Amino acid sequence: MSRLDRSLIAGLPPFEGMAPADLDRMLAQARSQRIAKDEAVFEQEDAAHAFFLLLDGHVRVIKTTPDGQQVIVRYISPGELLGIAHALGRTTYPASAVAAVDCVVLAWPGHLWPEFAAAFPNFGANTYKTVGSRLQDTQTRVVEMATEQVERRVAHALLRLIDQTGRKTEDGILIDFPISRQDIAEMTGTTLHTVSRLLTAWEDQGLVKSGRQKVAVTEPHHLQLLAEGRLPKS
Amino acid sequence: MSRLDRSLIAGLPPFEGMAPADLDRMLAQARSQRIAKDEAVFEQEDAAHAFFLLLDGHVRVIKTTPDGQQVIVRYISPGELLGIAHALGRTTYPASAVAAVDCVVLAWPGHLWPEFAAAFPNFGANTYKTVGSRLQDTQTRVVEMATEQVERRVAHALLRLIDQTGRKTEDGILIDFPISRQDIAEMTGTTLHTVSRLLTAWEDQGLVKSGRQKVAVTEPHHLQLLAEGRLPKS
DNA sequence: CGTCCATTTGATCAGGGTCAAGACGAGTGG
DNA sequence: CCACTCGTCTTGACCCTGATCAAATGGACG
Repeated sequence: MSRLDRSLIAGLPPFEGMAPADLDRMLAQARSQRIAKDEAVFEQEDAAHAFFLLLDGHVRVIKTTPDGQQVIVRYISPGELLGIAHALGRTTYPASAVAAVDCVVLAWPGHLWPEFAAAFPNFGANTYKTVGSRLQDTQTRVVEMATEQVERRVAHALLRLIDQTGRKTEDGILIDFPISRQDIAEMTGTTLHTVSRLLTAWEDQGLVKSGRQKVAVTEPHHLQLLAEGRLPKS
Repeated sequence: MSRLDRSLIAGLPPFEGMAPADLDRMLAQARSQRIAKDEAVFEQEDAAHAFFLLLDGHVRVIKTTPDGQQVIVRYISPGELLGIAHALGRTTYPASAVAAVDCVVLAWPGHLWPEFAAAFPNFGANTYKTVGSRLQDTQTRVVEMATEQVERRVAHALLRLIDQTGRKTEDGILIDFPISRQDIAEMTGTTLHTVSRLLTAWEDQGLVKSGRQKVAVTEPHHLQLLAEGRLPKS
């Protein structure tokens, strides 16, 4: 097994402010792992045996209800932590994480969490900051779900995605991984049918360009207006 | 100004595992404050000049959208922290907090947060645990909003409230502070009209007893079934 | 070339929001 | 003590958003 180089993680937000020697010490305990598209990094309800850093790819975090409905909690981008149940005082994962594309992650045994938090206070603080901002995001989402109707919610979801993972192309800003109508529906609490209708309507207005598992936003500003609900309904 | 006694906070979850001397040291920096019903503890968007512990009463945490719609994020019970924006790396409050009844809080200047977290690691850890469990709760709420229809959401909301603040009375388990139909609507993303209709329907079935700014659940188990959606629709 | 998904699109319909009006109570001031 | 007012709650009527049901189309891939 090859040694993991410090440059893999130096400069990533979770490790900000850490001494190089400490990075090495953390890496010495990590295992790098490849996750094929559509494979799970971890599963809801499983014992939280590890926590992860996404090095490359994109991961969908999904909650499944007792009756089988799914909700996409968030997408994880490279450089972000996931599966940090231990940091929340949990012993079990509250959601599943599935690779949206082929991914590479670093995995640390979960029982190391307390040691790490104590030995590398910056790492601990960075993690808690992450948890805090995820709480913010999630509360914002509750407000959206409670007050906005579907069109605005879907617009907001797309804007967040291009903000988080957008890549400039000739078609506009493309969401950088395969995403289906169903996925967008599961992010916004609607159905794939409604998402499909919205996207075709927006495509007719020249706001987006979309295809099979692919969405690009050509007029982000216009979409923003729509998301904020201050737009004359043509 | 009278000295604050250690017994005020000893035994409360945020201070678990702290040495008595440290409790005293924290209390020496605290100011106790009375908040009248309907007064704000702090306001959304204001600079986070302090963080608080609720000693007595009940506080509503509210987010207001740009167009004036309100969403109740959570209710705070005695012994819980609130306004911990600093712990999340924020300099401004993300929501407002309003006293649902006359309240007593302890307030600490916000700039003390980093000192406290460093000097009293148990306090820091307890706080982060709180943040973590609030993240859990909020995500659960997103799932509910995305997958359940109004009746089940309202049922869930009532169950959480009686669980958190229920007091046994002859009418059943009473929510221990004045709560209007409008409030329940703002917790569940619906309208006071729909809440009213649901409550009268449930009252007819003998599940709840409600009045002006008052709700008591007489058949929690039945309501639970309803919340979980496995109930023959009469 | 055939199969499997993702997507589109139409038709229907109901949950629950909106609009409107009143009833009920609690507190206030005369 | 009573009349009045204001805020909460109830209830009916209507209608719209978006879910559901159904079917067809179109790529992608083996």
